Amino acid sequence: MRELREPLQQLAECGLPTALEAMGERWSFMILRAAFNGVRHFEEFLSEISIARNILANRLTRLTESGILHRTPCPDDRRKVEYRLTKKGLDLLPTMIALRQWGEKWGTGVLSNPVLVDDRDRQPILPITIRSHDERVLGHMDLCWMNSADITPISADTHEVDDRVRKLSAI
Amino acid sequence: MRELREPLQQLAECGLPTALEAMGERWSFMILRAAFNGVRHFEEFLSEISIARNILANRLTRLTESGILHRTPCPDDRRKVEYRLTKKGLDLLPTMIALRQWGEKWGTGVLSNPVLVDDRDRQPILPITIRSHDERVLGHMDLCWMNSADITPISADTHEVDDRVRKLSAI
DNA sequence: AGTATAGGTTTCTATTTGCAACTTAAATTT
DNA sequence: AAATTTAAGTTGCAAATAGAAACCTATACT
Repeated sequence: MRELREPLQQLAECGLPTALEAMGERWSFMILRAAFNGVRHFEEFLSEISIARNILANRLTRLTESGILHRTPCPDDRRKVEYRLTKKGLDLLPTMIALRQWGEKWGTGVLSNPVLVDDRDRQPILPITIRSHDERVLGHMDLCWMNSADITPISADTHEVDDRVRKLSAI
Repeated sequence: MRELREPLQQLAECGLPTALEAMGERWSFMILRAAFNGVRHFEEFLSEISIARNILANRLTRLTESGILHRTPCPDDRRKVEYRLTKKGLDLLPTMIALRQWGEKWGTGVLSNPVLVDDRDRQPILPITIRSHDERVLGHMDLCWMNSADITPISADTHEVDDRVRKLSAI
């Protein structure tokens, strides 16, 4: 079997530890899911997730500190506070959906309802996949590590793919 | 702003809690990353990750129990044990890469080297994205929830996309 | 036979989780 | 205006989990 082996000394220097520092604690992903579902207030999170008050307070503070949520006192009701996803937080959606799809695929209960669909044509989204620059779906044996200095750049405007990506990161 | 609001009673019934039960503990993703990098033995994990022995033993047991790793005693050296990713474990690669890309994008140190490339043409992979059935890249405001009973099926063989997906899940 | 290695387990301490009660400020009801 | 309710926390304390260090057992090497 082909090996996807990353240079080992540099194992520590990838984005994963950074990501886990922000999202690796218990409940973080559940809070994120609630936030994606439009949950905005403390008591709302509390009734949605079976989490203890103090833990929720702690997590919301941490998520706010790491720039995933933004905390604003409500102008209309000054007891209330609004927690909203930032751009950084919204950018976790592919990760969350990938994790969720994995859970649905491999979990015990196979029922997945309701289902996430494209609003435009009402068809379910595809499973999240890894794609080559020209959009082919890649498996783990199609991947390898390369020094970024050694990569031959492809001019961007000959590939409409790059436009899509650019568009995406501008959401 | 458009709302992506999932029916709230059913919030608990998605794949996320299942996924988090298997992968939500501290170190699980780091162990997974090491496994994807070809790490197979206890002492190898130990020197690769800064984790305590007892915790590593515990996590390897848990990951084995949840079917993400497979534990085999080595035939050649009977002191050794091999931990290998199962199909279920390998299937976490998109999630891990999505998480990692997020960490790279939003983390402090911007240097991402080495870089994951497609082995075939040596070009970096694309950012992980959410795609519609016809492969358009979707943002979070393009999504909504639907009852799976209400979805009009599209016949699979008119869409070569489905072939790609089928191929992928057969890895 | 003696030493080293692999993969654990045990013991003990420190940190984190979680429950329940309390607090404080603002809004709502009476 | 006073009493009650709501929102968003905090505090105190018990239980569970993480982590460091020493110990253990079977196999392999010299």
